[in-house]
Amino acid sequence: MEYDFRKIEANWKKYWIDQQVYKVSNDTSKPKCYVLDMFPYPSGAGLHVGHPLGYIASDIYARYKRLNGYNVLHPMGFDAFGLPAEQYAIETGQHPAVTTEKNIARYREQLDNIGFCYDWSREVRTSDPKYYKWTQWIFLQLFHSWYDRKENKARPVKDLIAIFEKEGNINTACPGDETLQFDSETWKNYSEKEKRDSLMQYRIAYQGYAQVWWCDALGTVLANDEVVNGVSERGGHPVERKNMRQWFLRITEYAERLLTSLDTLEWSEAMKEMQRNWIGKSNGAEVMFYLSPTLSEGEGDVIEHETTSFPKENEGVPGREKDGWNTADATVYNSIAGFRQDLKNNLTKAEDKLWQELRRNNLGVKFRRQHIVGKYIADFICLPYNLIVEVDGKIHERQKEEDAARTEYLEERGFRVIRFTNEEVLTDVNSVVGRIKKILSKANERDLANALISQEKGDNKLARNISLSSGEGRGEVSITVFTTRPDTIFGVDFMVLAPEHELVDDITTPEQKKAIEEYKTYVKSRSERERMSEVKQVTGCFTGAYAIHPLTEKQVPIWISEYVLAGYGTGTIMGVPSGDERDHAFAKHFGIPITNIFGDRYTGEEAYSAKTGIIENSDFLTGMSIAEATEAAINELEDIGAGKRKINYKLRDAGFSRQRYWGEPFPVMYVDDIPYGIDEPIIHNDWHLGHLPVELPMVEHYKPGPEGQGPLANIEDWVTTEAGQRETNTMPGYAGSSWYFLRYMDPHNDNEFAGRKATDYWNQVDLYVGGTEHAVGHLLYSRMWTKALYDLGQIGFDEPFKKLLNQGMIQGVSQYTKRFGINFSNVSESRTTEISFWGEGCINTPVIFDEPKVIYYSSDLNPLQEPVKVIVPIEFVDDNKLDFKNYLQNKIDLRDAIFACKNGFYLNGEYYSYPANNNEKSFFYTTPVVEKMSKSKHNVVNPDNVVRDYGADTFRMYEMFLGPIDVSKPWDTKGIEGVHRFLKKMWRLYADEQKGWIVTDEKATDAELRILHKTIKKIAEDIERFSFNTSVSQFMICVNELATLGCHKREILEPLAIAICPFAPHIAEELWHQFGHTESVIDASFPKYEERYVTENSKKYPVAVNGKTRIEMEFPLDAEQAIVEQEVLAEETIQRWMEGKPLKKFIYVKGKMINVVV
RNA sequence: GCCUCGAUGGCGGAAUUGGUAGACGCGCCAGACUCAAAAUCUGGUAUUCGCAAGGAUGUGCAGGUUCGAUUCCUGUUCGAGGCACCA
Repeated sequence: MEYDFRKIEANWKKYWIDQQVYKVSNDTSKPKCYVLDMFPYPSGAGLHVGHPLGYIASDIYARYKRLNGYNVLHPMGFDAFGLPAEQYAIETGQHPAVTTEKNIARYREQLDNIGFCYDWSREVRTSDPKYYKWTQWIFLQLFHSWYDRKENKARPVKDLIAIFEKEGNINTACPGDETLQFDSETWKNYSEKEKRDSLMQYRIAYQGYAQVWWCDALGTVLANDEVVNGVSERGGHPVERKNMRQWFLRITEYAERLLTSLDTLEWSEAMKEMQRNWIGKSNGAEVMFYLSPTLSEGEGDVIEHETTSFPKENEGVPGREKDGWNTADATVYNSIAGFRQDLKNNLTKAEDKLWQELRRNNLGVKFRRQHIVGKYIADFICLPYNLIVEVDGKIHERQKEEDAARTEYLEERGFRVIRFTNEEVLTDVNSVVGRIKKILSKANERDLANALISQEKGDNKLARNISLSSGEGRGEVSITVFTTRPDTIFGVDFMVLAPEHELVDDITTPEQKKAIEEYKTYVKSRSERERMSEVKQVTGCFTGAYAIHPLTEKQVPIWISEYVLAGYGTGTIMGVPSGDERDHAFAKHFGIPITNIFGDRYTGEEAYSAKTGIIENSDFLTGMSIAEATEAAINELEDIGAGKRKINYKLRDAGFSRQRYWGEPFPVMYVDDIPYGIDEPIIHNDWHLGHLPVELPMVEHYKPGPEGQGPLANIEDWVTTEAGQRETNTMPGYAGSSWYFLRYMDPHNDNEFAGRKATDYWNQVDLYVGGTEHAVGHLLYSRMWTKALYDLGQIGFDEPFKKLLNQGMIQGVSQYTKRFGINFSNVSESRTTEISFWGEGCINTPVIFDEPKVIYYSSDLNPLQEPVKVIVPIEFVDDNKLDFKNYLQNKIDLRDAIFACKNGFYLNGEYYSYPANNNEKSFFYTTPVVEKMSKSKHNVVNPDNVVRDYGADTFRMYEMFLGPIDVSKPWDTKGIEGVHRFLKKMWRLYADEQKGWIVTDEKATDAELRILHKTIKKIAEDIERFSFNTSVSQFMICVNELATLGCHKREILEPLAIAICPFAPHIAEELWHQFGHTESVIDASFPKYEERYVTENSKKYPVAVNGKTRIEMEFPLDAEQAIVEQEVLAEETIQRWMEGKPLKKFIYVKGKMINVVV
């Protein structure tokens, strides 16, 4: 009776299916345990040995929990929508549904081969209409929801409409557009389009704009993956960033909750840290930099260096010319209009105080506030007297000269400007009003005459006639930056806008327009990754505009550069070269003078970016620590109204549209270009279009639609319906995977995404197993969906995955060799080939061939010329030696190639010695390289072959034995022998080849019980802490010891069979039934650990002198220090090592060790 | 570039809380059984000095804390995963 694993495994696999052993019920009194694997994308390549690693781990855990009395949900399914299937369809014309079905069947077969305890009756596939019906339904819930920041949860949009009808959005800040403000009247008067547009700014699933990779040649949008080295992967066409209307999920509203509830999860710290960093909460300040007024010649920082910089060849764009400029640009008017309303609604304290004094003809004359003059906005203006009153921060104290020049300029045009600081207004408003009155009373004839004319002609005309130069009447157009280092505010030497920033065109001077446009074109070709990573090459372009530093009044040049991204913060940074490395490189490159605010710690060579030390050269911040200075700077900026404290998140809203075919269609239609959910009355009342799912229609081809739309846009009669136009985008890969764990709980429910009873019972996933590559994508999105569903009352928990186990990768070992091509110089003009080689201990022996040859070099040779690396498929290599017989059979064209080795060479598989070398035959070696297992590297090991040769049980245990589950490690099929031998050895404890079943009912000895219970304890502990490799070791130790003891006793072997069931279920099932049981072993109970069999009462202590272990001495476990000390010091070896020196300290750690310090 | 993780014999790895570094397995060497081979079994196997007893060195590299560091701290090198449209 030998261990016939093939028969045993086939037999029990059938039994499990026939008996439905792994079917899980939702109705049970048992405690539940939900063990889930991240579901696979069924690729055409099938599973390789790396894939099942996590599945085996979760299977062990699931079986272990079931043996411990839990009702265990352990399902599997397929993430079946995705780009590769569509790509394959484009190439071969096969429908993705067909290839996906085929791939799934293959995956299923491979998975079944390994003996997992999945309940396949619960399988889900994201591409199944019965499944994506509910993906679409959840999308609609998100579309019909907004995030209430006060209650901190998602709520139905109908609640929001009720609020708007009552009070407008005064108390409900708009997440999509902070400037959006309306009262209830305005709301009621809005058109349908205006209402829907406003609501869109609140919805959790909403439409906005995002940049995508656009490939003109292919006429399609490309995924990041499809863009390689700045060109399309297919065809190598140029690509550029293009702004497109897209669906988004407003995950940013969940940022704080996603962050704080991480603390409730049992995930690895590394994983949580990655999510924290992704969310990227930072405390800092928003600082406003006002645009500078006109610079006359010589004003401001003179830029002596280049003003634009592209990588390499694009140098030499003309620089800024140094005379005055005038941006009488219509776009500025538009910018102002919005600001004006803003300013009116957000008067500073000082402005408000003064306004109370000036309003309602209090001074006997009418004042207007936030009035547009020329292109700019005056705080207060008295038109009859042509008097402008400005209230600003104390910055004006430091800018008297400029103000004087400006006053003169205005006076020439009939205006008088009077300025007050916030402080003046706030502390003594009466004196301010007094001064205004005085000026009014002194108004001369000319003023009055002008005023009268103005009034006749009307305000508008006045505003047009009196044209101020760009930038004057400052306090109007400002640029807001977010900074985490407000303490470095005095070190600001320049500002950088993202090239996409909306103000760039407005502020660029005519002279710089061309350079800026060219630079923006360049940036369009750059990926965000490239823009962030390239640190050596500084690029950028000067806009010609300047901003005014809010505290120093210094003119700060405004640049654009690719290293500032539009989506981060405000898309603008303040450049502090002495404190930030990138800013430093930027300033150095463009010759921008650097202000040192760190004293000696800034050397001029490198930025001082450490967050310790004292701030210097910074006005009132000088001498403060960074923390103090940060506080003081924010306080000051808030006081003068130039900034405010701000929490910023790096997290961005999640793009949710793909211009693709193979994904979930959106349950959305456009009526008059307004998007509606198909569950809304306007769509379904008159028509029969309100039903989910919106099925993915068949298409004739997978080519893109017009203007970058997805293939669905080509199906005219699908897109156009009685009610409206269908959305032609599809959902991204993560749509289906964001909630699939809920569907497993109730997979056949046609009325709900999952019944509440089921979701309440199964609740959170107790153990979720998957790779770290999902750290921030899938795991963050499914957390958000869970929270949204929880907020809307659909489920009773707001975190999906309680415990997370990350599995590492199993890498492949690729084999490479080195080759010289025919065109190399070692082919002489007489068309001969000369082999010369240089290797350790070799003689350089030229061999001449009468025709050109391709030459391959064994890895122990070092050819002089740089050879080409060539992959050799691993099936042709054994122990790093090339197997010529097989290799040449498959590579017929290489039969004429030379394979040079140390002492000779191979030609068509035949070995020839070099004339001068009479040494023994040498091998042709390849070079092993550990890297990702993939088809393209020809290093894939198929689990089917391993299972065929060694059995599923061996395969499972070997995968676990390779090393810790969470670490990447290379696969080596050779090592599997050891595990296989172990199973055979264990089998021999139970059965003998000749004698058959040899288990006896004899009483077990203490030694046998000790090793059994030690093993039970270790296995249980190891499974709980997911240390499966050490479990396998312990089984080996146990079996080795039992074999040595000659143990064949049921008392020992029956529990052992149960204990190994999670790891090797087939052999466990076979042994269990051999014992006479008729139920499956999975319904047995995991053996109970009994301490009494294991306890020992003495220990061999390592005894060290000065930390170096010298001998071992045995003491009872409860030995007192005094006795131990006495005995140890009396020991001869210890005496010798003490060398007669006096005892300094005696360290005795009970149960651990003893150390004698002299 | 940024974030996260990792590095221990020829190889995969063990050492769970700072307490005998190298468990267990592979490979290799030697032996038993056999006509022989396979299978199985036994012993050895970090490096180095030594016949041995025994000693010295040793956990990527450089420092530090400690009676004691693979484990904690600082710096550094190399490798892996992620960086928002691969899944």
